[in-house]
Amino acid sequence: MDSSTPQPLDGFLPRQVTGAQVRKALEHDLNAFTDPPTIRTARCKELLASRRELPVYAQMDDFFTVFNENQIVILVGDTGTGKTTQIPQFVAYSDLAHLTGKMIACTQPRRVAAISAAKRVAEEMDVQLGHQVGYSIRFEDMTKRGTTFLKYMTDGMLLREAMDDPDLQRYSTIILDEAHERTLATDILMSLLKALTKRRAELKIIIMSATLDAVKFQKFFSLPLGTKAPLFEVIGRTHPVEIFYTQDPEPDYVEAAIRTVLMIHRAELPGDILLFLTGEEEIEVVCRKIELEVDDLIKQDPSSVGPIVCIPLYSSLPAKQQQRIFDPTPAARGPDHPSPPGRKVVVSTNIAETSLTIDGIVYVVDPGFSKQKVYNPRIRVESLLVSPISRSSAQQRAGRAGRTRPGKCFRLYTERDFWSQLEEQTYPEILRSNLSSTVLQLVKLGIKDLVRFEYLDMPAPESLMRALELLNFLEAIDDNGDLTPLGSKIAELPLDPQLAKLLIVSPEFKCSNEILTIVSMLSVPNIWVRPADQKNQADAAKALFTVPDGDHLTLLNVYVQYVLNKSNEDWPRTNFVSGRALAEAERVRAQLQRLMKRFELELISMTDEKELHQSIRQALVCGFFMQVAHREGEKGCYLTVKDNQVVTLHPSSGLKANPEWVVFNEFILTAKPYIRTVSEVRPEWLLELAPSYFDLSSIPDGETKRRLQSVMNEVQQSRRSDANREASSHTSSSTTLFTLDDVVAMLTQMSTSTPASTLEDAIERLKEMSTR
DNA sequence: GAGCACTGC
Repeated sequence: MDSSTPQPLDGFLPRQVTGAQVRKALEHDLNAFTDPPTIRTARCKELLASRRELPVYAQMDDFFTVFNENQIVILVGDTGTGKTTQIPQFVAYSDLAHLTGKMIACTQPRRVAAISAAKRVAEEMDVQLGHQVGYSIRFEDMTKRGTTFLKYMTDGMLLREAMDDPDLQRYSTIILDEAHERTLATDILMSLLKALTKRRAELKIIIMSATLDAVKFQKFFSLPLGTKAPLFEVIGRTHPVEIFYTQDPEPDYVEAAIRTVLMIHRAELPGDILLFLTGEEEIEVVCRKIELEVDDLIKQDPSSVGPIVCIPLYSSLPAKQQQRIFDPTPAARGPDHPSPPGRKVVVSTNIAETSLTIDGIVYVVDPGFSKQKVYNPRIRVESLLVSPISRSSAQQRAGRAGRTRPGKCFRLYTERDFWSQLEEQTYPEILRSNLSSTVLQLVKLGIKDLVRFEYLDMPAPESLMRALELLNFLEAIDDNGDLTPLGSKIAELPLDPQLAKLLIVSPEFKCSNEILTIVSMLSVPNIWVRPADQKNQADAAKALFTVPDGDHLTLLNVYVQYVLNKSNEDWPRTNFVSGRALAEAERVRAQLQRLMKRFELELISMTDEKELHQSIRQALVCGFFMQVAHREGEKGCYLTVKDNQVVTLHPSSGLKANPEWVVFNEFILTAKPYIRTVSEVRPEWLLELAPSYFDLSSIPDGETKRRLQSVMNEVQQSRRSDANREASSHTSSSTTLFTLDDVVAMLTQMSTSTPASTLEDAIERLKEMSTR
């Protein structure tokens, strides 16, 4: 560098940078972050002008004061403050990570958010995307080793990186964005980072959140002496949104929603409407009803009612139809039959609350409900329940009306209920989920003491217990709670532990190629498409794929056909399968195939179809032996082994007749308890491949046990007559089913260096919570 | 004889 001309970063000292210095560097003709420094483009200067307008820009001086002096900062600011794009850039000037070989990470809960933030910031910094500024998401690493110093990524991706590098040494500052969403990955990262700040004094953390409830984060990240982490607040500048409540509670929110939309259409000034509902069916029905009602109104009084178009929006809708939300608002009728201007109504699930932004929305109708996942660890079932939203969700929804100009939000509940009935925050995901993957990740990270681990919200002990129990049966962790070599591999695979185990054992069954496909198909969203007006055609199309021995085999069949018909773009549509889900399965499969290679798992196929199908079903037992059911009675009823849940085959199953023993992929609770994606298995396989789980002394008395007992007797008889035959087993025979006491004992054993009193406290709390 | 809110690795 020529020492005579001033360089943009002259006088910058790491972590002692001031706002004045940064502003000067930003005005500089040379770009400080390129090597060698490049002349800034006109586009860059233009973008800088709009960056200066962002609320967060005005608070740059204060930000640096707080950031320089603290290891952890909680930053609160609503959407539209520019925090996601600007704060990481500010940090870049402070960390000077481009000179130290470290990186700044900024996590997002969703892939698209990580990509779009990285794109925007690369443009603002006048660098090529994927060079100095990049992103990293599941199927795409847009970073360059040694060059990238600002990396946007999904929260799950950072969590995965932590498994290889628990101290996250490559980062100088880690920013967790959208922390208020409390995704499982962000929650775990917050716990890990809190512990990490003690090991790495120079690591800085910024927790960015959009809501009222930053105090919880402040307390969580308080120092040992009780000093709270500093709160930095950015005052947003979105347009005002006027909130209206109903005078009385609405008995039927669907009917009230329709009425409100019609009222807006007739009485309010032009502007599009966003209505939040809970699910696909509800949305389709309401769209049709609104359009019919408006047709009626127009017939009655054509001159005072404008045309309306309803656009449904939910995630399983094909991309092309999702794009309709960007269609222009319909124009007024005329000139022969003049009418008021037209209106667009988007009827959407929660997808429009966070994932998709629709410009031009002026009116929001919020009935106050959404479908939320709930987990019942007792019967190990996750289900979706229509539940009241939280106040922070309601605030988020209302905000969607003020993106382009002042708007209005109609809440279909009373103000009193808003304050007294709604929770302040949505229940965090960690309290509503099956934790088997998460617990395994924690064990892999070296966190053995799951009770003393500091969670923002401690999960239900029974959820932890269920997770440990499953992992132990899968032999991912041993009886001491230590990770086994198998468990280490399972943790490395981006799959549910059962699916990972299935994939790992598959070469032993000589069908790993097919299991790889099935596992990929099971880890993407539903591939079957069944439009309301073409149910029969869809069912007929599905019947052509059906393999009578098992739904897992049907999935394999669909994938094989999909690949064979790759050249035909229309194939998914004409066969009533989701092209998007199949493409996703293809990507998952490719990723898993690379991992199999790394683990030296052979890719093996079988030629004899009959043998192949049998091997696949046997392999399934190795991963899913805890999800086996036995036929009970005559009318398609099954009883799950051990849990003794009465379940029925889901009507979507293509299984022929009703086999006596089945393995199922999921247990869902909708109209009835159903088991879905089901394959026939033989009882001998259960006893042979999962002897510890099917240990008869652990199975409650009943028909299931009697049948297993008689199969066992037959097997033993034939064994006695064949002296050479050794009992083979894929799972150790020493494990036993846990009781809660066992798990408490196990957790106790795990925490070796804990003072007795605190641990006892922890266990006491654990017992207390589990008996509630 | 029915349904799948939404993400993420």
